[in-house]
Amino acid sequence: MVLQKNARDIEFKKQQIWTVVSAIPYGCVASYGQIATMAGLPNYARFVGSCLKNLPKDTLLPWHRIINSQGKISFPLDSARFFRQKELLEKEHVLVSNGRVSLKKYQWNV
DNA sequence: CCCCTGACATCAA
DNA sequence: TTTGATGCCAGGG
Repeated sequence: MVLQKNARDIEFKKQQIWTVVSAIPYGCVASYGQIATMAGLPNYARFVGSCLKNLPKDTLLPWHRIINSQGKISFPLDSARFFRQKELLEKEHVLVSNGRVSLKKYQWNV
């Protein structure tokens, strides 16, 4: 993929990321870097985060299934965002203890 | 144009 | 295993 730097391509990249994120199955988790790579955008892990941060509160995207490369939630343990993500994960039977998720990453069939 | 920041990743020590 | 330095990319000042 040709990586240019104009607004149109940025939008395209966001769509790629959203597509991949929405494809994460129920009860599974993936890392930012993995999402970026699967979207055809290696090294865009950071960009994945910046895309998710301004999602509407009622978004349908399963953003809570995205964690960092250490298998942990990327929020301070005492933050409201952290609890929201943890709650959504546990609703899918994914346990979270001390920020760590009870699942291995990359755990679904593509 | 430079510098800093951020829901990150990777590697060396 | 944990920590600090580097690399990464887009945005904002």
